[in-house]
Amino acid sequence: MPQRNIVSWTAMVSGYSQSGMYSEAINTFSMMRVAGENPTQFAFSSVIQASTALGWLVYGKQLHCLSVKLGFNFELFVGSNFADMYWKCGDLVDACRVFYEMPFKDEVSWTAMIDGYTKNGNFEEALLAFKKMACEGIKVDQHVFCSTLGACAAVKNSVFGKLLHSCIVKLGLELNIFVGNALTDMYSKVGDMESASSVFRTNSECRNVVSCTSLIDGYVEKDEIEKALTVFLELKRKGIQPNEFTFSSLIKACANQAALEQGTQLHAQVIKSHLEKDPFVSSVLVDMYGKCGLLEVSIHVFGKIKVPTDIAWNSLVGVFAQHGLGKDTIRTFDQMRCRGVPPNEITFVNLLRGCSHNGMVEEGLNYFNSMAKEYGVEPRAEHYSCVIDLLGRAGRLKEAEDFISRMPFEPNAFGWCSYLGACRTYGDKERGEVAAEKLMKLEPENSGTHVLLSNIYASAGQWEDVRSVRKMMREGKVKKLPGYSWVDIGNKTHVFGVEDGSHPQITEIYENLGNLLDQIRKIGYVAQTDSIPLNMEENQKERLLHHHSEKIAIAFALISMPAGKPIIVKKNLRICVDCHSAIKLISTVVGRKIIVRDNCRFHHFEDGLCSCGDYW
DNA sequence: GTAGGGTTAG
Repeated sequence: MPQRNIVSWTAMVSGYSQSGMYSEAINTFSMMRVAGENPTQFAFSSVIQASTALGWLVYGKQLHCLSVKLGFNFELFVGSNFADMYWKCGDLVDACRVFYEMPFKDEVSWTAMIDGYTKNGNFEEALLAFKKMACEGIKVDQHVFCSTLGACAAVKNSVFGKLLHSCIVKLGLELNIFVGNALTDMYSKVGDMESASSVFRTNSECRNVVSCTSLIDGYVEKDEIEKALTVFLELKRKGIQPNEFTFSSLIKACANQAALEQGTQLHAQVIKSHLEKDPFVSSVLVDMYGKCGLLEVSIHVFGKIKVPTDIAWNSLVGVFAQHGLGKDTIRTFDQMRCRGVPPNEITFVNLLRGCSHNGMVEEGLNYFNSMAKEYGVEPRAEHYSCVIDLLGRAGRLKEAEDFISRMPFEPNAFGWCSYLGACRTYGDKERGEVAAEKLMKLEPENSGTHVLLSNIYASAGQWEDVRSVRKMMREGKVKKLPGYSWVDIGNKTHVFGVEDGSHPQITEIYENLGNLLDQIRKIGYVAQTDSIPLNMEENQKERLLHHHSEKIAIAFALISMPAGKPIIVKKNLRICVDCHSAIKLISTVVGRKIIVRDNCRFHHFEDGLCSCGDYW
């Protein structure tokens, strides 16, 4: 072993750290100290980075004490390194302390600060830091813009984002690939797809998988799937490899739209790209198959994941919940815990929904009460809303009311909406009025509120009140969301509205629907006209019910799909009582499995029964 | 005889 001096020790530490051999870097640093050498600031820089990369906060703190003793902590590089380390370990207090104690700060120190704030969720602080930095006359470069744009994207501050964009153009930085990507992402996240696309198009040489994915994700968020797919095709034409981010985003879109055909094709490409083991991709596949109604495939895909992450477990818990399988939801939650995966806030939303869709009120309440105590997950607005839903669906409206009054904050729109829906189901006019009033303030543009309130009045026979609600809707320019159902046959999606006559095969469809209704009448079907809130003639009501979009879609699917294949119908509103009982009987007379996905869950109809057990 | 900061996901 040749004699080492401080120069060669330092070179070794920094060499290991730079090539990602962090433990070796730290070991060498320790050996150097044992050999009696005092570390230089260069060695400090490297070893702090190694410790940051490993997430060793305790060791990092020891380094910090040592650097104070040796007088390095006020050095520009070492100080920035420590601030960065504290941020990346989530130690906000120490990061700020180190930063503000530094006598000299440059653009690198400020970037670490801005990025630290952003990564820890303090977006407004990040923007403030940028302003302070600019006021102090520090040079702003491409790194600073990237981090600051990330903060703008997170708080959807497009005004500030645009301001940054103009600075970027003035400084000639818009062709930097990182800056271009961050700009595309910022515009996508604030929903300004025109600007996102324009940044993306003007910097064509800077286009890469990151900016493509940002753009795709922006379109997916806006439900513009066609445009997202166009960008995807463009990316492939250019020979750019889609990565796990790209697939996650597109498959998520398929899940939301229940586009099984597209989703399956993407799954094949995922396998070809060897990305099926990625935790995000595999989880979103579980979710996609679940949302497309293929429960068995969803479970199968989950089963192939060797070590499921919390994301994958959450997907499976959510899939069972959406399919109304309460016991499976709870069983999956238990398995997750047994495997040592700690549940998070998303797990509890899914778990509580599973309980709620099954009338498992006591179980749900127990889980809610144990969240903070046993699992350290503080309940948020969505969890409180699940409990309101849980009590409301079970008809325990007084308890739901008491629960709301004891909440530490006001329920969100989902909470009031569940409460109002329950008031409608159980005919509670007084409580319903309170909920409707709150909802109209929270979401004045939501037509569902007016419709539910009008239904409550109609059931009570208060036609005068029904008229006044309808007048409110007209005056407030609130339009009722029309109900529609869609069904995929091969590669084509067929959409049907109420009393829809636009389909080319409409005569054939209505004929088949007529036959089906005749057949189910023979085994006891009676139209449930009291669910129609309008003050109209009985035969008119019946006609309206029989032409609900889901009935038309099923009649169409039965004449268009090969025998034996399960029929999957998707609906944008909640399925009505009449359709529910009609479809149960239809599944008997045609001997087929019929799956309906409404806007809150799945119904599997088979042999005259529904998987929801008539509780939904 | 060497060093620090930046972009996409449930």
